[in-house]
Amino acid sequence: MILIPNRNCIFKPSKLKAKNMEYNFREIETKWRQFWAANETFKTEHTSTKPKYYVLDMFPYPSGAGLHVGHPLGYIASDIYARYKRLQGFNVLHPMGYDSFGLPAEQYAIQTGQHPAITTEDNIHRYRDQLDNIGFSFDWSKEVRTSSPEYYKWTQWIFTELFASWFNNATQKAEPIEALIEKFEKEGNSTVTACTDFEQTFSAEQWNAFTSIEKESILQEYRLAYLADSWVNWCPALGTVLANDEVINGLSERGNHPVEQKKMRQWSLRIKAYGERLLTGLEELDWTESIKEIQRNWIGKSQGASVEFNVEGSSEKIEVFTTRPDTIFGVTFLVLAPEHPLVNQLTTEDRKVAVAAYQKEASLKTERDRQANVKHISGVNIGAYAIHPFTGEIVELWIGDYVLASYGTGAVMAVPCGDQRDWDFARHFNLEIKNIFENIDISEAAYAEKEGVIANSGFLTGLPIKSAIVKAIEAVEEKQIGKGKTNYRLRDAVFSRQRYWGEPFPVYYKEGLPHMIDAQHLPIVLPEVEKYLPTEDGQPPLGNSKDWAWDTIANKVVSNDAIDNTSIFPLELNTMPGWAGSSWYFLRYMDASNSTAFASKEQTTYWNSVDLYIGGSEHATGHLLYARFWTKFLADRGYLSFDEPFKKMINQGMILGRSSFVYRTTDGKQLISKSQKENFETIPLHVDISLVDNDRLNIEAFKKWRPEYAEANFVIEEDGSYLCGSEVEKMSKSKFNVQTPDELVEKFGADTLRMYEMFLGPLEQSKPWDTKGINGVHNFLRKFWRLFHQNENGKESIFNVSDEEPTKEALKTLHKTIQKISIDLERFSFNTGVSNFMIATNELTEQKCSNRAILTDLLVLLSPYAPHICEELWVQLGHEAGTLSHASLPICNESYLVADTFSYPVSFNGKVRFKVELSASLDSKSIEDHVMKMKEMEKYLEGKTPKKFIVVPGRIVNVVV
RNA sequence: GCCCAGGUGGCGGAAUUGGUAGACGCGCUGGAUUCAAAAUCCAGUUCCCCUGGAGUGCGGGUUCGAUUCCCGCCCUGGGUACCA
Repeated sequence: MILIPNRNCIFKPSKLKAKNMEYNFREIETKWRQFWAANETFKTEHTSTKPKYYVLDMFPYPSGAGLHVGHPLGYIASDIYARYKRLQGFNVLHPMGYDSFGLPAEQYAIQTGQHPAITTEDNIHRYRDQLDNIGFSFDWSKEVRTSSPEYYKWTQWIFTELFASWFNNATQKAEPIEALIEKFEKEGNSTVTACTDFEQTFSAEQWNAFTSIEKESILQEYRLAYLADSWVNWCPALGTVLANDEVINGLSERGNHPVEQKKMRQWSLRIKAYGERLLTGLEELDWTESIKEIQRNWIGKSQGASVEFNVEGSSEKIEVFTTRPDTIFGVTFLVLAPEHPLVNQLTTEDRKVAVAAYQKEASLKTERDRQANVKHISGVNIGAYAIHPFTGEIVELWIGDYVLASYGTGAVMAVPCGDQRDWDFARHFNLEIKNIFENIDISEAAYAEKEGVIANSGFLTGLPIKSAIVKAIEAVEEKQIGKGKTNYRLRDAVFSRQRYWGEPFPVYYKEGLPHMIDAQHLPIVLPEVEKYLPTEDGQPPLGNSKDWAWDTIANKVVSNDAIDNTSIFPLELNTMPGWAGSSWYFLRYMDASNSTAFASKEQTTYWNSVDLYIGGSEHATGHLLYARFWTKFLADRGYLSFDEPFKKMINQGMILGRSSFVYRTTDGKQLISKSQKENFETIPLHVDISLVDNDRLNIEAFKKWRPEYAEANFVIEEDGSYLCGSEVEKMSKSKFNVQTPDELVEKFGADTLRMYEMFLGPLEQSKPWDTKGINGVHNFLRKFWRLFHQNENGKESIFNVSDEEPTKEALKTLHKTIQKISIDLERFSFNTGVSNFMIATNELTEQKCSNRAILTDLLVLLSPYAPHICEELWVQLGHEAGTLSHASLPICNESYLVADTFSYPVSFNGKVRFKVELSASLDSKSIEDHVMKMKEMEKYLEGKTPKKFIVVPGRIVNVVV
């Protein structure tokens, strides 16, 4: 391949040739990007005799800010891995797409009137350009966008399937709702073990006598997608509900707005049904322990018992959940959540005012207030009494906001001696603290350990705690006042959002009941609206659409004016949450253009679960849980042959930005250099990092950037420069510390950027972005290039490789590198991979090696890291047809690595004193003999005889004196 | 509070099963080349009271030998929380 002469050099012909063969990364990279696109080099074969490998990245939300240097970190790692897998002969699926529904585009639309589809399209183009610039080997023919109707058609379809399913606890599987209806018709619901909160029983006769409305409202209690009045996180500022994982410390994840509790009729998904499988499924996954632990905590399985307490003078019973049934004799009072349904009924007349006041106070508190006041103890006695099921004693009933209505049964049996919160509560209100632990002092704090012996507890007295738990559950079950029970912290996921830019529900309402639109009529396309805000009467934005009704005869969306509630009905106004589309996108990639199914069973069976998933750990309780849930559901219903989506996952660390500051005096007139700032009263101001080089401010550029300081007085350093301060923070536009990959690609090239991002440190570690080392990586690539281009007379560089037999030492360098790179790859240790390439290049440069065989192998080995330069050199080596993307990875021949001699460090009491070069084949005894005769021994033995002589062959010699 | 990850030179970091601590790169210092600069090349660079000694957050322990294993603390980052 002959390069096009550099036009800039036309007038300097003497230098033309030399310049020609320099590492001109701009020309090389542009050329190969075009080559790959034109030849569809990375298009994945659908059928192949090769083994499959699926490498997935978390697809980005295309925001207006574009990619910053943190985004590509994971993408580069996965791209390197995908390229290696291709070289190893795998049929690799390595796709990319966009999570293109979401809040920012909608908020931008509210502010500007710009349709979110247009903003999103623009942003996607920008992202695509940026991604292309880095030279990723994505198969773009499989791109997905969650906001495209061809895609969300299937998101809607999955929702209708969830609606049409229930969870059978007996089989631990989702099953079709028809099977449940059939059971109801024949046997009623008493034999059904389903995941539901519905507790009434009905016979077949009763079922068959129900009206269709009654039937449907019962079925809602079983469906995996159901409408229910539930407590939701309502964010007034965003005007929408949020899922638990979208609320952080009582504030919305997006925008940090306060979130309150509100009861609303919303779609929910019964993820709770999968609690146990989501938990046990973690065991087989190759994920980090920390992310598994986060999911375990989120699912929050706790085992214990439910126990019923009778209420004195009432037929009502209070059910409590406890993990410590063994402490039942320690109960001295019960505490109910203020919202507990029995509170109003049981409260005695004299307590009504106080209870109502407390309830009101509790309801007004936001989640955040409640969390902020954790140490504050409050509660009210409601006047009524419960009866202890074993002692028959009466125990007081209280309400307190430390008991949550939404967890367990909304009521607890208080055991102050065994639970610190109960202890605190008892102390605060002067309630009895009964000690039921043998030889344990509970005068200062509760005893919560599960070690010890129970005392003062009737039939439990004398039992160790662990057996007392078992015995207590038996007793409770025998008395028929409770049973052993497992509780999960995991809540069903609220699936409605009061937003515009999301998937519309394929749902219309007839007589107040939801009906699904048949799959053959999907997608239900998002309607056009005039404005993206809620309607004046508080309906979600889709309420602004004039054409949002479903014609059940024509099977199409029609004008609202046509609604007659006989054949034309109103459509659902909510849209689906952001995580709907991202819960199954990895399946769509397998068969992205399928128009008859979300993906064919043939393709999903071939590709199976993702072999390697790289992405951030911030999705642990959101996306990663929901995606597992949907995968299990689709597997249960027979659409997939596997039920875990991501076999192995690596979580890349966050790249932080390094912000720069100038120090402005409080009067705003002077700007003080860092070392002088202690002498003034100053405020630090973020300054754009492009104006700062090595902490030194470009004062002229700064004046142009901030004209208000053009006249300011700069207090500078002795050397005349202005020194900025710095801090490591999250990258953000407002902190002026965003580094885009584009400028680095422009300055150093994509290959340098790729290798530098990998060289920064271990992939999983968070680290500040710092470009000061990028020269080192760039120089490495130039040095690598020079291996192929001999520098003659110090002036001309021409392509020049030798065809001689490779030397022994060059072979050793090559094969050592092959071995190390493959070990690094298995460990996902990309940073040491880069350094091993540097070592190889340094050694071959030293050896003056320009051997074709050596360099060809090294080139293939390096190509996943730095694909552009390697493609170019590959062609120069004579592979005229181009591309080494599907070449074979060289294999390590260990016979080249065997060394004849080894330089033994000789240490005394563990301290290395000198070295000796010995034959590698010597045995321990010969080594000892040889070392003992050495003249250096005299000095370190100081006339003594060694107590011990340790030889580790091939490692070390240690003399104990 | 509880759970998880981590703490190594001026900096980013390396050290696969306990076996030469500081690979590789940055930065810095000196030198070569150059009219000069860039680039490139060569040498040096953990610290100190320097023929020696200390040293992988701190204090102990096991071992011939510990960044690596054990015990107790400190600090940083992440997760989570009146979850009964």
